[in-house]
Amino acid sequence: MTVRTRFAPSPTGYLHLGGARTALFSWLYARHNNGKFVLRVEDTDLERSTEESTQAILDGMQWLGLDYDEGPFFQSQRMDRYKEVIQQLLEKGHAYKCYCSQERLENLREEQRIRKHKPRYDKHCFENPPKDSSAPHVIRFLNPEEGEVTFEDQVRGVITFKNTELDDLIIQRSDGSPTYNLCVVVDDADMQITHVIRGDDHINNTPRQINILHALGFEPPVYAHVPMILGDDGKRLSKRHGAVSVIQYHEDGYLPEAMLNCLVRLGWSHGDQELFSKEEMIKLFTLDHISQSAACFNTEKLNWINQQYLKTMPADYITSYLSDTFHEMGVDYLNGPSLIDIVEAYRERVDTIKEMAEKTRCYFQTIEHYDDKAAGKFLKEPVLGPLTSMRDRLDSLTDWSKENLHQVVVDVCAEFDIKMPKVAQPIRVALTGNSNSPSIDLTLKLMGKERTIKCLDHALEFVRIA
RNA sequence: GUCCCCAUCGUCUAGUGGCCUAGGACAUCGCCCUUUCACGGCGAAAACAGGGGUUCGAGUCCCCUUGGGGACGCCA
Repeated sequence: MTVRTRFAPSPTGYLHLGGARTALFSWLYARHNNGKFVLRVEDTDLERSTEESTQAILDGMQWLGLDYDEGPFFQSQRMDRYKEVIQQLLEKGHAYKCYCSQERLENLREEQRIRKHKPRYDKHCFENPPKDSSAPHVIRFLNPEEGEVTFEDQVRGVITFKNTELDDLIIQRSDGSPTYNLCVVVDDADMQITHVIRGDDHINNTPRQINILHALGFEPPVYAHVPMILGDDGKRLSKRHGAVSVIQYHEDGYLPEAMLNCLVRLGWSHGDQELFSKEEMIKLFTLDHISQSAACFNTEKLNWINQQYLKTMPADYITSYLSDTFHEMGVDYLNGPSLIDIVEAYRERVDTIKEMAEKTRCYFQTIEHYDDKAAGKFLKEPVLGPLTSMRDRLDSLTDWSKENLHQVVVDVCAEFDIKMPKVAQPIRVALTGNSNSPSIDLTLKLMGKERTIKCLDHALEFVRIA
């Protein structure tokens, strides 16, 4: 039997880290087993579902490279099928109409809460079926009263619920629309899903779904409930955590490969290994090394992973991201050194593409102002001599090679009898605006003669005025 | 309140009864490398929530306590 997994988001928001991780696990499991990965959009709640959200989820998955073999299916387009199943349930006595008002239900819950009981429907309409069947009503699933439901969760082990804990849940609203638990069951069965991998907030739904499945004569799939992901602060993911959407990480300059790597290590491990290519993940991923407890997302670790990828991926691949970023920033990146050279010079010095772009825009644009601390330390009067000498020597340099540039720096050091940093640091500030950059000869090389002279003149002017 | 789930360094985790004096990674701190910043190398500090069992032996199995999370919707 081929493995079939699914990712079933509801389009009521963006694809956040938790959703992305769940999608990744489902995708990996399908790919590892040469199975199929199905995408299903659970949009039965028409009030809250939006097309923007659907698109955002699709975009997020595309960015991460989580491709699906079937779908996207939309539950909103399968209404006839759900109605058919509900009718079937009704006819077989597995469901009944309930005419209770929402007010009665609320009072009932309130009362049960006061008596410190678990709020449950009291089967009023099952025990006292009203005569008038044309009045507004919902349809409830008749849950078994006795016995228990047991399933073997692939990550949690055996989980058992007593049927007395479950109540007769609504499967069709008074407006005739089906509800979540019913749709999930019908879809998973129709789509022949063999493994349901989802967040552990669904553990409580599982016994209800299994009961409906049995009433319908279907075999339950295998379940695997993965723990949730918490924010950096250990709290539940929410809007407060800056990056709610995985796409935000794209905008912040992270590579999809790094994001995937970071997500897969949240709740899954393979010994001590930290870095996994997509192919390795697929090869190694199984359900039996998923952890059972929630994990905090750690931005610093993501930064490190991202840098590992920046360091090792082909330069031209990184270049394409860098050019996109420059484009968005309005930087004319064709007017300066080649981006490949920029990437090679900076890939070990930054965590993200965005940071790389910010640190290297000075090679393409005149810098607006110097970093206060750096200028205060290095653009002071004593550097006038060396800097002026540097400027004049460079001005007469015809072959702008790294070797020649190095020699010029060495010569200036000798002329004033000072150490390398004494001349290199002021030049760094003059060229890049702050005191960190690649080796000074490489920095000069990248900057080019024309821009370098301009920068040095500007810096000399700055020192004289200050 | 009821039910369900969870519990190893600050964080992600290894650990499937003896290999654990508890390993790795991020972050932190120190040293080395060095033309600044990084990268890299070396090193330090840092955890089995508590209590009972079971066992020759428990981080690992069982129970209780504590703590955390989730569910209890005509949301998904």
